[in-house]
Amino acid sequence: MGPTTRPTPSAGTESARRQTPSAGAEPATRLTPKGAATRARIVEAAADLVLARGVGATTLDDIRAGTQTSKSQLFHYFPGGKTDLVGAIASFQSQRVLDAQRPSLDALDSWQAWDDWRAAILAHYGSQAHWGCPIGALASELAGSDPVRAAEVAASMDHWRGYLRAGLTRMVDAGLLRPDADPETLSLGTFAALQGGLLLTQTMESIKPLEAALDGALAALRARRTAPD
Amino acid sequence: MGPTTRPTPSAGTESARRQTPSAGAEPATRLTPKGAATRARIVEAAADLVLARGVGATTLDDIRAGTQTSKSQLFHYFPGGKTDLVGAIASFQSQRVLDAQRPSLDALDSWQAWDDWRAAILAHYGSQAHWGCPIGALASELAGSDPVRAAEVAASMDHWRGYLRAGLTRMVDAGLLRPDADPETLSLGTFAALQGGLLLTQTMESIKPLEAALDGALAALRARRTAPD
DNA sequence: CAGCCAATGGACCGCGCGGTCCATGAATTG
DNA sequence: CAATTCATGGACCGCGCGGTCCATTGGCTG
Repeated sequence: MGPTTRPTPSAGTESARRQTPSAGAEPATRLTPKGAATRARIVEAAADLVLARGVGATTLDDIRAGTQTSKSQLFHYFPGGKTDLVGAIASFQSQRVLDAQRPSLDALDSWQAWDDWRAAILAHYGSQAHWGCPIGALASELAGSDPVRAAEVAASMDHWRGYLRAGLTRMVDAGLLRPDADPETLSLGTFAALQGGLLLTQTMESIKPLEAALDGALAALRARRTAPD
Repeated sequence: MGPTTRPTPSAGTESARRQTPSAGAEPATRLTPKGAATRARIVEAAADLVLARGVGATTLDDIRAGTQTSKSQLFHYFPGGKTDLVGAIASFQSQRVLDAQRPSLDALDSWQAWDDWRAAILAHYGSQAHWGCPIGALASELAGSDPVRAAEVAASMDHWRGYLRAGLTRMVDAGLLRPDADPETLSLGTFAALQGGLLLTQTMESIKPLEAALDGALAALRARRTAPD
């Protein structure tokens, strides 16, 4: 799963000079900074559209209109068509959702860190216009129609959950969690609560379910703590 | 949201006699037992297809092929077209998923009952061929495209969660949960964990996440118990 | 038997959408 | 100033899909 070249979009107007083709996995056509900016613009806008309406309900014309681009540009930057674009959107959202949890996501080795993480999640999802999980909904929809992309998204979710598991492992090592606590299982439960909270947040159009879900998940973790507080 | 006339499909071949139009809300055309059976067959098969592939990715031709019916029958029994059919599928699935949790769903007023409920959920979702929540995935997909149906599904989910809340209320009344435990919030958290577990169960193609999610949710509940066990 | 109407079959239609193509504009390079 | 190549615009196409229509069948009723 290549991480979708994503230069700072602000670089737009400066004089265009070819960038070295060094890193890219398979850059179908070489991109100038201007091109890269356009591509980034498309991905970002398309991601929002898909987030709001779902993959299947978002047409290429919607995206074209939403980004002030032409049909040919879509296929210029995403030769694989809609599938290709969806892949780019997926990794963009993965990155975005991870960034929103930083830096607490990297710690998660103390009870305070988990509380910070909870706050970061609530702050991020509470602030955006439309509810719903950018990744979970994608995964769910793609599962039944595009197994390849679905696997990519699933891998991305596993990567995400890996941070939780890593934190839990460190909690065990630090003696904050009982030695018999299994980070794998606990991370699954915690992550599931998060995803479920986001799902309900979308259907109920309220942040409440997410709060309740995270509180429940943290309570479940604390139930495995060593000291009685 | 009418509960989709659903007579035992086995009644198919017996001599057809008009059924009284007593109950129906707006039976576009009166149904003979044979017709009702056909309608039920369509809904059930369509529900499975939608569960496996999602609403958007399931075409009417798929359903036609999967039920050995003709296009005209689809519109005969569901005059509103695909939207209409999706509505019928939604209430069918709601009923089915509730039935699978009976009778424990109606109790949930003791710790034993919650354990039974957990077991019933795992048994049901562990047995079916394809993973994923019939209701949650629907709700998520419809949220961005068909607000009307989405609201129906959301209501159905709230109804479902109502059973959890009712049980929790009884737990508080019975002195099994601390008086300050809020059934509304706790039911949200529990339900979110369940939905998240189902979502992960779909993307990871394993029952493990659901187990972990339910265990976590129950641990969170027990953290609010009155007696130290 | 005659009449009626649900049940069924399946050809047909319009259009929205993903995808293709080519022409032109705008940079950069020698 | 060519020559090259990316960037962009937008007409165009084929088809899949939701939806319509009419013809036929078959079972019940009087």
